Amino acid sequence: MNLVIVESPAKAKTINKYLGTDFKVLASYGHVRDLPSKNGSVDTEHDFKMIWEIDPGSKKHLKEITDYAIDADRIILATDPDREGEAIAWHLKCILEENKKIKDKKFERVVFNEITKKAVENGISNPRDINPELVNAYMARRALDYLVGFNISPILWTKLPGSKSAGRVQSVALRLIVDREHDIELFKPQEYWTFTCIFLTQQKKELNARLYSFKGNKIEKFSFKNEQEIQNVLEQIKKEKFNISSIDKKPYRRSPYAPFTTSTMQQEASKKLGFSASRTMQIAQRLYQGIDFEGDTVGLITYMRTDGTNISQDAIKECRNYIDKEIGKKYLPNEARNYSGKKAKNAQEAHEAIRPTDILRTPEKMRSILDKDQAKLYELIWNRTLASQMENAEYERCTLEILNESKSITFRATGSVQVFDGFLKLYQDVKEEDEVDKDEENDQKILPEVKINEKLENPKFNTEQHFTEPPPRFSEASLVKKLEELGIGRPSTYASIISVLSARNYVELVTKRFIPTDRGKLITAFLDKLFTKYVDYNFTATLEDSLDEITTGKIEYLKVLENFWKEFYKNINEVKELRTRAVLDLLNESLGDIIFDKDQNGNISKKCKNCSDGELSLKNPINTMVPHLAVVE
DNA sequence: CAGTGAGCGAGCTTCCGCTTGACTT
Repeated sequence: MNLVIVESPAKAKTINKYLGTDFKVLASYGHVRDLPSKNGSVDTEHDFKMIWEIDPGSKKHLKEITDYAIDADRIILATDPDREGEAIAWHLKCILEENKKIKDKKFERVVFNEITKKAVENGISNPRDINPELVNAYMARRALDYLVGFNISPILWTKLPGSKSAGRVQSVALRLIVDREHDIELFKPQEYWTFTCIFLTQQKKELNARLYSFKGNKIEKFSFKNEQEIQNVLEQIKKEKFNISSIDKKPYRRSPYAPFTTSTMQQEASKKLGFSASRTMQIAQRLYQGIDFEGDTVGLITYMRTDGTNISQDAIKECRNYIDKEIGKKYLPNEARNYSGKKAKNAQEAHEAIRPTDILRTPEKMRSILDKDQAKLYELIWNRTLASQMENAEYERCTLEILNESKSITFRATGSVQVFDGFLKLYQDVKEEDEVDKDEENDQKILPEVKINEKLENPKFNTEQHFTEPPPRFSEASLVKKLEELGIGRPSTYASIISVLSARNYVELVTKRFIPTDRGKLITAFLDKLFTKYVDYNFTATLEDSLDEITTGKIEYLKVLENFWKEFYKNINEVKELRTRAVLDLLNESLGDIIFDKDQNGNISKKCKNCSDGELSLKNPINTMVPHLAVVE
């Protein structure tokens, strides 16, 4: 008998089917041991030696694995093909080798790049050893996260009492939200004016155009900053006569989106279905684990925690067949589309994109066995997957140029017409309110038929006042998108990052937008001032570069940790020595309008610089945080 | 004498990433 160990039990079940009765496939259920949540788990004095502790919940899984391993001919570690997967394989090997009956057995490391019969059999017949560089990169990542979190958090407890935690990921996520709020507070709306005109064509049809250039100057967003400026121009244009000077028609096309990753699925489920990130993940988990169906439990989708955008060749073939037969030949591109080149920052691509396990299980067929929300998410995934293999959508964009007689004034009208819907037949865009592009809105209309040199009559000029708008607060979807862009967090953690920030009372979700609490602002100001390097948006990306160097053998992992610790340790001690007064002064520099002060009695209060009588400008009353602050020192 | 309350001190909190399943609504 051969023992195969993977991470997920649902995957174990599938692989067992592929491999037959000579193999027993068991799941580790993720990581099996970790650093204990207490001081001293990483010994910075002695080569960052780490203490590992078996998770209580993992004991029974490890017991089963051990029992089978004792009798196994081959022990195959088939955890995920990424850094954490390699680490789990290494942990398992260490734990199993502690057993005398297993100690001398050979361990084989195997990876599957997709879960199909062929890929699994191929993996099993190409075993290798555990990659020590990859495990070392994990060690560095793990130790650094522990050291950052378990050193900064206690400083917050004493310097900003009532604050709970800081960390490489959560503190930067918080900072994004706080910085955005700061931008909104400082935002000054800017006035600008737009100049448009409705002409009448010879066939008495209305033609909407906008002023494009005036006496050699191209008109841009801020060309007219006030009414006076635009009135001057209006006076000069009023008496002019206009005709069509050029007609330009150009085709353009749009390609479909890549199939879902965790991040894009969370974003789209939020926009289209209104699901929170955690709800999306819960539902996807059910679809992945399988629903009772035709007397069997079948997983309906592939693994839902992934940063990969490629899908298996078999699945592509099925999609192309389906498009050809059910949707129409003209929707099938000549070549299969390949998305493996479009890699997100720090993506590990250990799994395929999220797709239906069988494209023939259409949303219609599945509806009867799924609940409402499951059916909605399944349909979204099914459509996105199929659309990703469909033909481009095609448009024709028409641009009309309109000139006065002396050719010194140009208007332009643009319109675009969809010639072929292509992938949009299955999958359309929904934009969040802050993503809507106003120019694009203007662009969607169909233009009336005109001829070159045609005279335009009866112009109705229209000047309109506008103000620029502040940047929007982050939603769950836009925060996840931003985190992914910065390479911060992983598919398995996006949803939990959001819940940590809320649980710690650092942010509030109001009408689906994140607003930082006073505490959140205070913590960010504190970290930004005193731990600048570690809450930099690029800290994780820089760390990942070092981890890559460990993986490729260019640098020792201990060297990376030493370099980090030398500087960080100094930083920690400097901050510990700061008195409350110094901390308050520093914070006031970066908190904008809100200042913290201490009176003769040592009470700390919160005031607004620009309000008379120190009146508070904040919506929240002086809350628990400020009295707590008073006990510092 | 019994019951109340001010004041003090001790002990606790925490990271990220990989899994699911047991909770509640």
